[in-house]
Amino acid sequence: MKKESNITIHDIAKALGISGSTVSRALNNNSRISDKTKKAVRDMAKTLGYQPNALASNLRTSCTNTIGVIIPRISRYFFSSAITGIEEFAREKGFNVIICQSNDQKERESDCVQTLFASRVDGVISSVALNTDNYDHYKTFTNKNIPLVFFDRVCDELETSKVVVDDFKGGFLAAEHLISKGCKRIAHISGPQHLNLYINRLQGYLKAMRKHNIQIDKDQIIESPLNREDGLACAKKLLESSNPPDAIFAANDTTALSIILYAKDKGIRIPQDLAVVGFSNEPFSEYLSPSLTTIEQSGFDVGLKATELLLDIIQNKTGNRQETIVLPVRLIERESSNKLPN
Amino acid sequence: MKKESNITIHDIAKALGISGSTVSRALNNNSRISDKTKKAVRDMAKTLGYQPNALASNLRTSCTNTIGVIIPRISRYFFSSAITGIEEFAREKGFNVIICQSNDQKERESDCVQTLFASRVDGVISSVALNTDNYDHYKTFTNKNIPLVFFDRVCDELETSKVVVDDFKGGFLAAEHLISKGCKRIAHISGPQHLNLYINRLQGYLKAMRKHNIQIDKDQIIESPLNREDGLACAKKLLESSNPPDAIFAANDTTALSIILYAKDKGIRIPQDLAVVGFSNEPFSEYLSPSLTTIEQSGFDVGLKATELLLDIIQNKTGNRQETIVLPVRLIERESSNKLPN
DNA sequence: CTGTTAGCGCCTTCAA
DNA sequence: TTGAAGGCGCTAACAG
Repeated sequence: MKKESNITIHDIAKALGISGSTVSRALNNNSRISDKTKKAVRDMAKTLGYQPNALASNLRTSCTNTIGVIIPRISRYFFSSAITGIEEFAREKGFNVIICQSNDQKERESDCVQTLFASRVDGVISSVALNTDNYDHYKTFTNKNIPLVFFDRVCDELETSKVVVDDFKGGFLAAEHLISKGCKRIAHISGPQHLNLYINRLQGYLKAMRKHNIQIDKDQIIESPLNREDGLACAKKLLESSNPPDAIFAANDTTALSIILYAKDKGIRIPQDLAVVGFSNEPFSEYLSPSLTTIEQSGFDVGLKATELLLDIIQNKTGNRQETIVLPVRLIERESSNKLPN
Repeated sequence: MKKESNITIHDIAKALGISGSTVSRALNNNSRISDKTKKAVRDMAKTLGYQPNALASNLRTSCTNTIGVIIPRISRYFFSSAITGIEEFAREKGFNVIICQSNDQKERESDCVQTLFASRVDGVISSVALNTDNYDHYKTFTNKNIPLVFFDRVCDELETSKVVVDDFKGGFLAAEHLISKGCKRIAHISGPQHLNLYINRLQGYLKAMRKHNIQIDKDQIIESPLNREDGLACAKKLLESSNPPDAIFAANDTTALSIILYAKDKGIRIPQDLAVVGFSNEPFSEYLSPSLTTIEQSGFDVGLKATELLLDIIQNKTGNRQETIVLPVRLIERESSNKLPN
């Protein structure tokens, strides 16, 4: 369906008796155009209801003014709020955003890369799928010099910029919080160890344990795919063992919730709070468990920062393509946190 | 940042000793090109690693192959799953998607309209903000013949296609479910009455009440903005009255949760289940309240259907621009639904 | 400071 | 069934 013709810069030019290039330059705020002309052009553009045709401009400049985003799933709050941050910043700078979901599967992540590449995006922001263990597909971008920024779940193999939250500190705070409550036997359910994210949370936990001279029991540290099923399995294993932990620090929200659910279902009391990283933004968290202590990280901030970094690279404001930005985390202790999680 | 030059149809043409137009037609599967030539062109395209330049094509055809989406907030599960459905269908058909969030505010909704219009989208899918009470800003699209499809929260003033779920039946099922549990005094917290969605749920409720000869008490029907604060206020009003209801049917998830939270906090027993519409997809619902009965509606299906409809209109497969599609709902009764909601 | 000219890559008449 | 030519709207040299 073809649309009716629109006003172009030439219509403005004709109306003003000047040339198209002058109009173009005026509209782009080129320094070589007099202020008087600029004003005249802008006024005329407004009265004629001119809408710039990005398509033509993009074709000419071979920039799409579009960035691509690859995330595991948009339905997770952390990622949807990251999208909000990305969209907001990008739109303000005149960029559009294409979103692709990997569903946490490497295969689909590859498809996303192809899709975005074919769309000729000017740059890409990505958070890798849980089971992505090699990053060759991303070379489609790096080979063609398309800027790439990772966030949250980052890739160290590729030389790109990254935006992460302070997972080490998050792990540390979570563990120390439990220790301060008097817990000695603190289990940690960690995530896939090829992701820095989970390595760092684990290291933070270990540091807190060591700092307070608490013996670390390797049986209390479990590597999990962090899904619901495995969360329930971990809960069963830990809570029904002959020597159950005082507290559990789960490395993500799904796992923490699975544990709470399991415990509730079986009528098992968890003596202290569960700590969980990366969950406090979840809008239902206080419904879920008013006593759950969480580590706050803002998806919005992460998305915003990643976009800022990416656009800087795209616009060549910075030559440095390997910056790593670490955003702060904060422990959120809910009221009545001595109650049984419910 | 300009990118290095790419392979064009002329490179293919040169390699094959034919003209650019033939290549273009072959690639677009034009019927006037012999199968042999088509195959040769496709093969050569593959060997040369040709990537079509959508920009140029779009400029020429003045179609952007992009659709715009306006939703209240992406972080709500219903909408993020709708987005997933929209993206999936659109991408498969070669369309890109631009997402704009209104934050449930009419002002921002207007901005979204402008943004999408400036992006020259080929069509728009929208679910209106809660406080949108007039639809003039949407005329930006209809005036220019840009196809528009509403979903879930639809607008009746404008002559457009719509995709909704069967809210009437949802309301009916919810109320009848509570009646079947022996409840007589069933409160209903309804939403803004300028939205069909909530009118229909209310009507369904009323029909069920009448069918079972249950007296309708107007004090038990409350119109609410359906946010958390008002949910708590409604809970207080209903549950602490001298004659509290047997059960409450809340018209959305947030309100139902607020009520559960309030009741739990105050130690008030709600004699029967709470019914809630439009919530069963929420991934945490079973954590929140294993005994909550919900009305299932699939955001994914709604998004998919809306996109299908929109693309049909864009591609002129159908002249009918006022179709209304009603998708089915289903009541989901959780196990142990006689327990106190917790 | 402004105008002229020549494309960006593709599609689409028109002619063969 | 194919080719030639022109132009979508804009920008970026190159000239003034």
